[in-house]
Amino acid sequence: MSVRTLCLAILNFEDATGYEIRKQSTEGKYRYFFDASYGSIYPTLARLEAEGLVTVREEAQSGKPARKVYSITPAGRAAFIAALSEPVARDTFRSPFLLVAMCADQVGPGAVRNAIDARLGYLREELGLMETMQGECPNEATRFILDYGRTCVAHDIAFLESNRARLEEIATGPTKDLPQAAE
Amino acid sequence: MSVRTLCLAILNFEDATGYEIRKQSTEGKYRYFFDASYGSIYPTLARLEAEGLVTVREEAQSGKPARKVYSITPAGRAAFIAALSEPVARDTFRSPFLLVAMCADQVGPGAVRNAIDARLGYLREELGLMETMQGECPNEATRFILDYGRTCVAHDIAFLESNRARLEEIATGPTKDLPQAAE
DNA sequence: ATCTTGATATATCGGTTCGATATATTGATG
DNA sequence: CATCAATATATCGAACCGATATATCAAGAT
Repeated sequence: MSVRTLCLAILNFEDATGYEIRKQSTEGKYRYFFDASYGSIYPTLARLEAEGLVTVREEAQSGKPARKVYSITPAGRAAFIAALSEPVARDTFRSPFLLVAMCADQVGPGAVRNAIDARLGYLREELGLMETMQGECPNEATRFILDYGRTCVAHDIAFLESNRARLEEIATGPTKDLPQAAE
Repeated sequence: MSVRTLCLAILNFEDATGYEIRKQSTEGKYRYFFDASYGSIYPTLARLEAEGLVTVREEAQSGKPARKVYSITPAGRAAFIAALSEPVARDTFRSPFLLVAMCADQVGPGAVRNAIDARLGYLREELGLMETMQGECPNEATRFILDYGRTCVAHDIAFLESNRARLEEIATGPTKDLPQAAE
């Protein structure tokens, strides 16, 4: 799934600047399943324009730098729908946390505990954001995605809370005869 | 999280070729949280060797091309542990399926149904693989990861089975007065 | 016999993307 | 004053992707 398709998706809903596209992919409803950097968005928009799939107009605004607002063309809409109608690729997922978990015995208990706490921290924050966004959600498709995500994150949190001790024990090492030093 | 760290992780467990590292990242225990392409693995190994973090020896073998077996150095081990002890980055996740879901009303019911079926297909397959791998799993950390993944995938499947109708309805459009054509 | 396929292996290409950074403008804060 | 944040555009070098190429052999199909 490419940044190209994401840009077309966002522009298909409404005109946007590169900055707004980036903002939506990190803070808006797209954030749950995509993220794209400036380094990819701007070159992608330039290519889409060169191919006639989007047009751009410049808007001056007082107090801020000028904006370049991108609009999708009919050819762009067609390309977007075509892209969506292809067989759907699998999700991609990478988890530095799980790499730490796999190597827990080498990392040590402190770092593992920190990693678990940090993870729970951002998962809880995410859950809160999802619940907030859902409260103001006008659109059934977005609601579906938020439900999906919310229940997954809630599950994630529950698993971690129930099982963190296992991981911490691996990180600490086999049961020792000596009492643990006071921390 | 980089392919670099993944290569060091795999080599920290045991010597491996580029081909084996790729195999482990797509089929072995690392597959649940990382995937890396040949296009990144080979250049990464070359860089790691140039930096003295791994060494390579060539092994002839009859009936097959010669292998280049990589081993981690003590400096490589230290770099690996250091990398793991950094603050852990968040998971990254991309889902073409969820983009299709968000645009369901434009994609149409056939494509949405296909996407759901395909997704359920590979999730079920994944679940089966996890259960198999867990049955033969000697290592507690790996068992933790498989439990984590298994329960997430099971949840994913359950959600999709319970809620697919919602998505299909969005894709079909608002309730129509006309009866649906027979398919 | 030949051809195709699959497995084990190494490797690279052009294109895309990342993460960091630069620049510009303004307003708010220390 | 300097710093930070927000709104904006843009680019760099490095990393990575997806596809492909090459090599060797064995097994199966024609």
